Amino acid sequence: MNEQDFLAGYDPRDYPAVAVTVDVVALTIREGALHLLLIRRGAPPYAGHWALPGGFVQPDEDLAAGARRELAEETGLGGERLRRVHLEQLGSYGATDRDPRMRVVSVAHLAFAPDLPDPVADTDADDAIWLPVTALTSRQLAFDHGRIIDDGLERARSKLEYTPLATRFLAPEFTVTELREVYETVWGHPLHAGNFHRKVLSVPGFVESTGASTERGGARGGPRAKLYRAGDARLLHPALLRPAREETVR
Amino acid sequence: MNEQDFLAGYDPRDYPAVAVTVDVVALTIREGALHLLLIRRGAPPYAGHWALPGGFVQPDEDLAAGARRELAEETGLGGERLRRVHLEQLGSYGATDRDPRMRVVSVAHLAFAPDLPDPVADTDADDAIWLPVTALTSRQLAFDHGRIIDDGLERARSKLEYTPLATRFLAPEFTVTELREVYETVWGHPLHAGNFHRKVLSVPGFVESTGASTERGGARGGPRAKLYRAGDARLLHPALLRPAREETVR
DNA sequence: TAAGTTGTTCTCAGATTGAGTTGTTCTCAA
DNA sequence: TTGAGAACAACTCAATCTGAGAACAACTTA
Repeated sequence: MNEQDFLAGYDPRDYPAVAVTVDVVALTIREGALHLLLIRRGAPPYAGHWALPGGFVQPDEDLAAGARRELAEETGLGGERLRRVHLEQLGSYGATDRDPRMRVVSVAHLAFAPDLPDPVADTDADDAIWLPVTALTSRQLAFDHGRIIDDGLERARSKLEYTPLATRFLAPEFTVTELREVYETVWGHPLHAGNFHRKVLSVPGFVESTGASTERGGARGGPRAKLYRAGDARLLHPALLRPAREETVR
Repeated sequence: MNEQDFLAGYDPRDYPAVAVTVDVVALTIREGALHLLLIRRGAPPYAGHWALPGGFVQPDEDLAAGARRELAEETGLGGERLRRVHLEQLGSYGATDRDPRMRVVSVAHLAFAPDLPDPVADTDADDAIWLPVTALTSRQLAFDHGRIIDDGLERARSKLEYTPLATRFLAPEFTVTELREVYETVWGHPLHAGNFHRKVLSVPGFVESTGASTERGGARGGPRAKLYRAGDARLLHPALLRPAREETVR
């Protein structure tokens, strides 16, 4: 059956039985390490494994709304705090055998959040927790969530290059050093502080000065840093390219 | 209901009724213009409008397989020719009201094809046709397909920057000038021939020489051009950046 | 007060880019 | 057969961007 037939009118019971869920790869930075929001599964299949927060798309909500709702439910976040979280669609996963019980197509989303309080085991009985991404092996993950997380991480790394979304990991006001640490954490590379500083200030619309400075210098000394907020650019021109992986060598 | 509940076991009739389709934004270049594969709708809703080729995901196929099947059905393509077409997932569209009759989530895909013969009105009665993308207004398009096409075009333009996928619009062997014309057509900008030549040959793995040259010079004169085939790079390092839109100049 | 740390700015060599030029090989038409 | 125009490929050169390091002042803790 093709779309033409489908659209020409049909019995609603006529189409193949597929369930649609949304899953969320929610990232944040805690103590200098990239963390991921996960839920411990209690029941089979994959009991005891970690899974992404997610669930059915409701009849009255679109995909993005479903993802935002799932995120709100698991983090206990709402209002302004939730609105500051960046959320975008990552991709859909629909392998026929990805759920042992029935055909499920999951629309995965990717979220960038500033450091948030620990999720409270709230309305639901599942315990959600922020886990460092380095602490994960794909054997500990339910379904194809290991693959989804890998895709999300790669997307996140790439998005930092050509969008100003790194600021979404930070509070509304931040220093250039804090911004650099976001890049270093997500990319897993140290960056040259001076060059990074020059670049960030030279890309139009990336950050704008608040005029203020931090109250104190760094924990181990140094001058007070100037404060910035996110600018109005949606795209970085020119981009901040990550160091090429050395594939040319050997 | 969240995923936890869902996965804990449930009645298959329990989940919200959603249909999943795949749609394909198939692009090719004909006579120096970017063309798009579209199908003329015969029946309401949107009778007489253009729609993307697409249809239900079948129980035994994953999303990419469904998209490739739809593409094959509408182009009459198969075997090696079909395998050379680049196909990737574009994104999912699930607004609650995007189909007036029921909830449909469509997983859109993006395809890059070399110039193909005109589709034959084949197994199905719908007439598929390659249309220049410039000849479209979104009023002539069914559902949210105008939006999907816009997203596909933007993705295509951006993919040419950092991947070697421009070669997928060409025959297995091509000249640097043909490759440049792909970029010019998709980006809608003339490019500096000399600089483009230098850049393409300097990016590792983008193209490799076949050693051969074209049989004849250009239609209006000029020497025979050297022939190249696609190299083994999956990503271009450094990228071929498109000229910045002049937003600074306003 | 001394020693160490850090934010910010500067310098400078090397690479990359944009724009134009040159030389040569080819087609077409007179 | 030849002249005119076209276009591939290689080149030059100035402007810009990048990577790496250094300088220096403003802060911290001991």
